[in-house]
Amino acid sequence: MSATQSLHLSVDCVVFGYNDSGLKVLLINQKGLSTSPETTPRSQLPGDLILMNEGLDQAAQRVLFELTQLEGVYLKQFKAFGDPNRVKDLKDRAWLQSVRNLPDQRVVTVGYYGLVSLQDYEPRPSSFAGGVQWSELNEVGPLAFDHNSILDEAFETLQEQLESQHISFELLPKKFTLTQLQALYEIVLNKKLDKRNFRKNVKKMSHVVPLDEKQTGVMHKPAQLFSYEPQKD
Amino acid sequence: MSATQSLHLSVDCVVFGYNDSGLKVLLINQKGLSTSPETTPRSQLPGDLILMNEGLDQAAQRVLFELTQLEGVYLKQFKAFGDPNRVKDLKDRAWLQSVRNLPDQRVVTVGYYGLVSLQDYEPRPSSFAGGVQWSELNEVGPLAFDHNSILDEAFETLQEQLESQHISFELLPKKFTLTQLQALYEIVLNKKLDKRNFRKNVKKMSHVVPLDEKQTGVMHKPAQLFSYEPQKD
DNA sequence: AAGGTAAGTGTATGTTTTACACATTTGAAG
DNA sequence: CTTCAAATGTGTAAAACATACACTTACCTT
Repeated sequence: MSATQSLHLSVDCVVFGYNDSGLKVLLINQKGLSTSPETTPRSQLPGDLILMNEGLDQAAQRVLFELTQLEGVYLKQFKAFGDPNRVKDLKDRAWLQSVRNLPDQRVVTVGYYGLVSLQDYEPRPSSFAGGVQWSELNEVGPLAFDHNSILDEAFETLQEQLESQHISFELLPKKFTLTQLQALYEIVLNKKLDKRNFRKNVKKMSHVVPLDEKQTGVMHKPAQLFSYEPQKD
Repeated sequence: MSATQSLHLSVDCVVFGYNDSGLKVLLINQKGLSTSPETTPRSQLPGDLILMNEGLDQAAQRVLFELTQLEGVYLKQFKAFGDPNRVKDLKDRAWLQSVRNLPDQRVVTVGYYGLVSLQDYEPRPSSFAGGVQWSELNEVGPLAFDHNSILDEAFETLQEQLESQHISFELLPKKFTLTQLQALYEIVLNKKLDKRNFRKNVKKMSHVVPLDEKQTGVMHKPAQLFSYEPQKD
């Protein structure tokens, strides 16, 4: 009845990192590739085949850790990408041959987007595997495979979900100011917001709670610090 | 480095059908299965392995057509399901053995939800393959595999997307009344809506246009008919 | 002609969103 | 110790939007 199916399944992680200097995305360089004339090594999203005994969410966490040392990151599945030719570009052949037993095999991938606060993670960049870089979102060049589309769709998903899900806090340090929160919204949603109205809205969010603590070491009125408290009810 | 990956990929379609008597979901009976004592044949969502040369959306359309004769249905990917044990329930073994070369193979599936107007499709139910049934949403019994979860998540997705995406019209006949539209909203969102306020909102939707036509054959004031016109701008 | 049935319509009230400007608190510099 | 620079923090009025609510109209049947 049906021809035998033979394909690979991977996960790819679009990890967004945020700090006061903007929104970045985590890319890895195709390593173990000598830069030969024919080979155009392009950066790519951290991703790899899933193992036979692990679930998808689990695979995403593992792959991200193995490739970038990032652990315990908020990761959420957003879409599967299954174009039959998504790994057939000649430019990607050399790298595939260097890492896969079956480099010609079709690969369907499940996309995850991830969120981290660069203030909480970047202090120890030494722990990153070689060839890992945070790239400014609007300076991302051509990536391997269909990773540019995957990145674009991940960012659209982030924009859509920023307000409805409680995810902004994943991009901020544990203690943050309302100005930081607002700047994050402005960058992700790509529009200016009114300070007073923004603060009125935040005051309605019972999961954003003021701490007994203020900013220090700033040469202006120090801001109140807030933290995110997941709802217990 | 990595053990050889060997798994199957399928698509499963959660097709919602709507008419004035309510919201239904399309199920197929596991056919070719003699009802033996050990075997508890359960209904399932229409789904099957994808072919080697087709994309995911394409596979969903094909599989749905092959199993149910439904064609050109609005189908949208909503989530991949990859629990390593999702096809390991003993109750599902007999059926898997009857249809798969490798019945023990792990299967990851990509879920699609679909929308059809039963008024436009049901008039020719004879065209359906045997064992296909529209089941009342809240009368769905235990399904094969993890299909109950897939169904639940599909319905949640439908609820979330009904208002933001222009999809309600996929569930209605091409010409519909505002009362029909409202009833659909009430059933999907599971709450009563105010008629006058609902109509005020619809008037703001430029993609819902009144036709020069009214209901006929009803024993009351005939309702204005409307149709959905996708935005061209 | 009368009765049954669902369609169609407006207004007043409460809530939410928007637009907008100045006083406050700190550290640094003279 | 006064002054300056820099970013924080706060309220109000107007507009837009959401909600609650009841009667008349048009068609079919008997």
